[in-house]
Amino acid sequence: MENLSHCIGENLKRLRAEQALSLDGVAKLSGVSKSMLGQVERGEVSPTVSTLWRIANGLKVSFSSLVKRSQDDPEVIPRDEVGPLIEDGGKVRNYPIFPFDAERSFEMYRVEIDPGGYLPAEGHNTGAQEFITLHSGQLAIRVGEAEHTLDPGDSIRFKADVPHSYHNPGGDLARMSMVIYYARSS
Amino acid sequence: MENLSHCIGENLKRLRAEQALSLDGVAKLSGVSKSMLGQVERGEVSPTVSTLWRIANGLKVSFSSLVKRSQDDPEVIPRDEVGPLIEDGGKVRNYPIFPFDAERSFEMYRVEIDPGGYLPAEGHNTGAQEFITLHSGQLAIRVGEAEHTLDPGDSIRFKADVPHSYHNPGGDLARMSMVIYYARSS
DNA sequence: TGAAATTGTGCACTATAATGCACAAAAAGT
DNA sequence: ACTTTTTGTGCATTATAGTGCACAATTTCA
Repeated sequence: MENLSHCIGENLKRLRAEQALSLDGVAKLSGVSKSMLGQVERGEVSPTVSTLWRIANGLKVSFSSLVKRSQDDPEVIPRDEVGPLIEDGGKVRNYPIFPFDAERSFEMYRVEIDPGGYLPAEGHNTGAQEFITLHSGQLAIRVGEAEHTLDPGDSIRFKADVPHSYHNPGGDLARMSMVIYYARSS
Repeated sequence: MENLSHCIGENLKRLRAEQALSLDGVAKLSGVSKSMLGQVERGEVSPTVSTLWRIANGLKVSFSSLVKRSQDDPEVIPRDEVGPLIEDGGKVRNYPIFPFDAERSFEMYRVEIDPGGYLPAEGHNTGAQEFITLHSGQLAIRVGEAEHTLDPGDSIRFKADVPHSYHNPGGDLARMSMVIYYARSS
């Protein structure tokens, strides 16, 4: 279940089927147009919370039942299905594989840094930690004052609640996995 | 906590305060513009689920923590704060006082019908029931084939999963409270 | 098997969510 | 007290959610 919109679409389609309703039927019950309902089901749009609320009311289901992601287990995320966040003019590409989830309270990225690429980062929440494994290329990580250099296969864990930065000093593409963990708050 | 947008605004404002962040800070963390965040906090807009999701990620909180309504208890809904759904060209005014909530699984309306006003209704979900108390005026309710006439102070309960209708045959305004209960599904 | 109703999709148009910049008020630093 | 930074709001513009109608495919019923 890739993105939220697509997930909502699946939920709506399922809930509608359970009540054996047509798009037209749901439209009359909820006051949301048939076209919009179709687009939501296909995951083509990101509905506003107000329309989502009207749909939930029309179907007499909870708001969260439309938003909740089915916890498929195991869950496979194909490489091509996740687009990168571009940094440093394209030299740094950040692929969010498992985005933040309040349940598990960490997020996982796949990061690529071209030779010479540089990415500074502000400190995260207090207590946050990062776990990085470098798979290929070279990586220099600065945390506060200290700098650490990683070779392929090396890993690092550090407290990420202070400013830090990533830099590829080598001549090859640097590829790594990064996990950011957020300390559970009150 | 009147409507959903206003409710989300309160949640965001509170969560932002807990982390001692400025609008600008949340904007940087979430990728949502400062202006939009301000409008969301003030309840001026109904954000899309995607922006709400980005905000939740930026703050590292769950999606539902932004949507959840604080269960104030007791909860007072002033008369003027709830606008009517207009039917039969204005002769029937339907005020949703306590909208549907999956938790309690019923909803409550205050309904006014002018003399001669008529409102047909399709059957609701199977197992649904209606509970009506007439406070003033006259009310004739047709359920399936049978018709029932109510005088001020009378109440009625009936299975509402079949087509039914409301009619004011008298010369005075008919005022009533209506509760619709939906049988809990699997 | 044809007519009539019902289903979901496509498209032009409208309403509004979302952005970026500028501004005024408050807070912090000198 | 004056400057400098940070705070939140207002406004013009852009992007997109949302609507209504029409269409094609399917289903229903005579």
